[in-house]
Amino acid sequence: MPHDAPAERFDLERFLPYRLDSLADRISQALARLYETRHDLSVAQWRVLAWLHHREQLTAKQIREATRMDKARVSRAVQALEDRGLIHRRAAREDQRRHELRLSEAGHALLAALVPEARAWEAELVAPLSIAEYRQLFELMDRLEGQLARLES
Amino acid sequence: MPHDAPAERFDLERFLPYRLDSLADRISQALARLYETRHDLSVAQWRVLAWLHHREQLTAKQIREATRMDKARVSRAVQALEDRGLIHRRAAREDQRRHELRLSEAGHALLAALVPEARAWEAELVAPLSIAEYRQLFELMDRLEGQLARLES
DNA sequence: GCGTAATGGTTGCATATGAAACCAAAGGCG
DNA sequence: CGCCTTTGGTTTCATATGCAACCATTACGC
Repeated sequence: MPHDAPAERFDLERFLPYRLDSLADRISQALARLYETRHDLSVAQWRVLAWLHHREQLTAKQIREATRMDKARVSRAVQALEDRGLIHRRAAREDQRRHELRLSEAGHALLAALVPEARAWEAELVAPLSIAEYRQLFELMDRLEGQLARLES
Repeated sequence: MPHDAPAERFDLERFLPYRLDSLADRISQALARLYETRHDLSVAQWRVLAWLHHREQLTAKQIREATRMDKARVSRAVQALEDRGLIHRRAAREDQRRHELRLSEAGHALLAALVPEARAWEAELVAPLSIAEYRQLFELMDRLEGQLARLES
């Protein structure tokens, strides 16, 4: 028998990074189908819209920071949304480099439909968790993000 | 003021799919840097190796099922690993379509180095969680996966 | 104020990925 | 047995994405 037993076997299923990634992937894809097929939105586009819905007015940079998406990805999403008339973009008075983004009327209307859909979908997903467990999950994720930030610095 | 207040504001940060995805992404990327820069492995390749380490012998299909990766992605990862001599591939006796995959000596050697690294990295990440919390996290993920499976069918 | 550096954003390019077409081997089924 | 279907796996093609180069504007040093 070859020397194939490095002490302890390694189970990917119990390896947090893998497990988390595969769960997130599955969820993200399932949800993506929802906005892609029903509203022709990519994930990046949906994120931009959701942030604008939440924060009213933002620049591309702020969105980039909030979502940790690549500059280019944000830029393309913004462009597509503007082309579709879902957002308005206008150069900032004080700094012509920055562009202030906000939802258009059409954008607001779309979100008025989309947000409840997304919420309902999430509710179904987390149905098997109690409120306390749901909160705990977020709490744990918060802690992991904190640690991640620490490790990265 | 435009009709911009659809009852309740929507906070992406507290939307599970988004939150989970962005956390998983960050973790996955950080870890990916580890095997990419130190061992020149892609995530897909790492997963194939890890599964072979865990299960000894598998076909591409089994890996695909286990990891839920695309056929093509698995195929390419396998090919790259074979080219590098990290795995052996051989047609199955009873069914020439299937190819049985197993780690080569070099593959075992690589994993002997890689697995402890991965474990150590994970340990650092979850350092702020207690054992109980760590278990609970997996438990919650298990439940969510179960629900996901139910929703998809 | 003017030349250089920094910054917000866009574009070009190389790569990764998923869907679908495809290929070869096995399984029905007449 | 032949035909048609199914299945494991590969390849092709279109698209998405990240990085880096780039452009325009603002900030800084002198």
